Amino acid sequence: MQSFTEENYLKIIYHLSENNEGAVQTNAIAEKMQTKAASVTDMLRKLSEKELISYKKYQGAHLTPLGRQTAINVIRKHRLWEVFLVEKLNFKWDEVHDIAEELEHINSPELVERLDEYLAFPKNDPHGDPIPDKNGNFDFVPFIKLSKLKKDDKGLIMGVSEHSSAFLKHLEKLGLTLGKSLTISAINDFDGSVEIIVENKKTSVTREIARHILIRI
Amino acid sequence: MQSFTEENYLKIIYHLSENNEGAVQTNAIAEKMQTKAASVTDMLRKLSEKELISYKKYQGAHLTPLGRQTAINVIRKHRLWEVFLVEKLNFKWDEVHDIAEELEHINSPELVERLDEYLAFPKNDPHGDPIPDKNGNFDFVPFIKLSKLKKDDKGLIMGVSEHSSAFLKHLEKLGLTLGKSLTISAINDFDGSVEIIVENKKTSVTREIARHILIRI
DNA sequence: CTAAATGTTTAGACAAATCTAAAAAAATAA
DNA sequence: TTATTTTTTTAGATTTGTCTAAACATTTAG
Repeated sequence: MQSFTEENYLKIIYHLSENNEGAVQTNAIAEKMQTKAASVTDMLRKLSEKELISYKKYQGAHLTPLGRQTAINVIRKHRLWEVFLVEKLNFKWDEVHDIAEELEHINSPELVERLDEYLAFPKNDPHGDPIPDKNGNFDFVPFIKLSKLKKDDKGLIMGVSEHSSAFLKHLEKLGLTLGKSLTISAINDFDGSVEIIVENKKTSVTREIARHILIRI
Repeated sequence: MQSFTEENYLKIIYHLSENNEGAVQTNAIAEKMQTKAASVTDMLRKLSEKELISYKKYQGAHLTPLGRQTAINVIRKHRLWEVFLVEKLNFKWDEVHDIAEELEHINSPELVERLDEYLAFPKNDPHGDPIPDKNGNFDFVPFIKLSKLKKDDKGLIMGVSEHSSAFLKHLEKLGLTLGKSLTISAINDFDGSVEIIVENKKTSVTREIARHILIRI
């Protein structure tokens, strides 16, 4: 079994390799782990010895199938616990991330399966992220970033790619929550900010925020 | 905030001082923590520096009010999670201890309060142990050990003082579960074993087992 | 009340995860 | 392509919780 720290490294390597396909760099991991590159190097060597990643000096890291499986299991637990916190304990979507960061390391396969069943096998967490099934398979639904839409495009808010409380509270205030349908009324050439109509109300988000809102057309 | 290890030490010191009132001895802690006396000495010094216990060399340990508070909070979480596992996820009473040992260290006061509310503020865990409220107060219900009863005494099973799966499964098989009422039909002078009638069926337990069954007359 | 047994602490060491400072490799730019 | 910058690794140290072996303190028994 892995330590919490090892699991966190694997999770971060997984997320970093989701976007850009190549090897995951030491510095990128260091930034996400809020630690120093030197510490990352030590850990990469250790994870490599345990055959959870493949790693060659100066070449960055790749998850092995075993490492990938481990990472996905942690992500599965994280997202299931988030659903539990929101659906059963009435937390808001901006309050659950940190608690789930702790709960994701609880090590009991039986608990995870029963929790999944208790929650009626949810497909997505409160931020729209897909929850892998017990075999690690995602039910992938394609989406595009709000920042890619053009004027007059319509879409449905499917998820967010940023989980900070500040960001989520902001969206909530603007009425931009999961499942809402929206129309792009204008795009500001100057700064890329996006004008949106949601439930007949006009609102506006910066380009940076638009990049973190995921849409199904 | 304390580490998991520190919390476990505090919890064990609390339990050991529940029974015998005096100072808690190094060796006793070592046995419960499955570690060596030398390690315990190191930890006692550390807990003492943090003012969670009072400790003088060769004199054993006492919890300070702060240490006691911390221990009770861990116990509160442990027992609430056990209720959750049994009531909501349909685990059996002999399956929940180890999982709760992990969950008890999740650090979110808000989570504990919401869980408590979700479970309708239970007063006892699945083994009959009282759950302290958020201020650390126990709703104490007096009980006596089954091993103290005499022939023809009647009582209600209120709890157990041993949480191992093997022990609980054994009780289950004999029909000796929480809330059952029983009558002592005989006590064997030779080995102290106790003959019991539960739901019109006669059964028998050893003295050692009887010591761990808690009864309200 | 001394001697033996029991209980506890000290000394020194180790593994995990981290750090700083400095060296080395790779990437980028002139 | 050489020089500069960026990235990564190494070396050596620190903290936490643990260990063994040996010393020391306390309790118990004769």
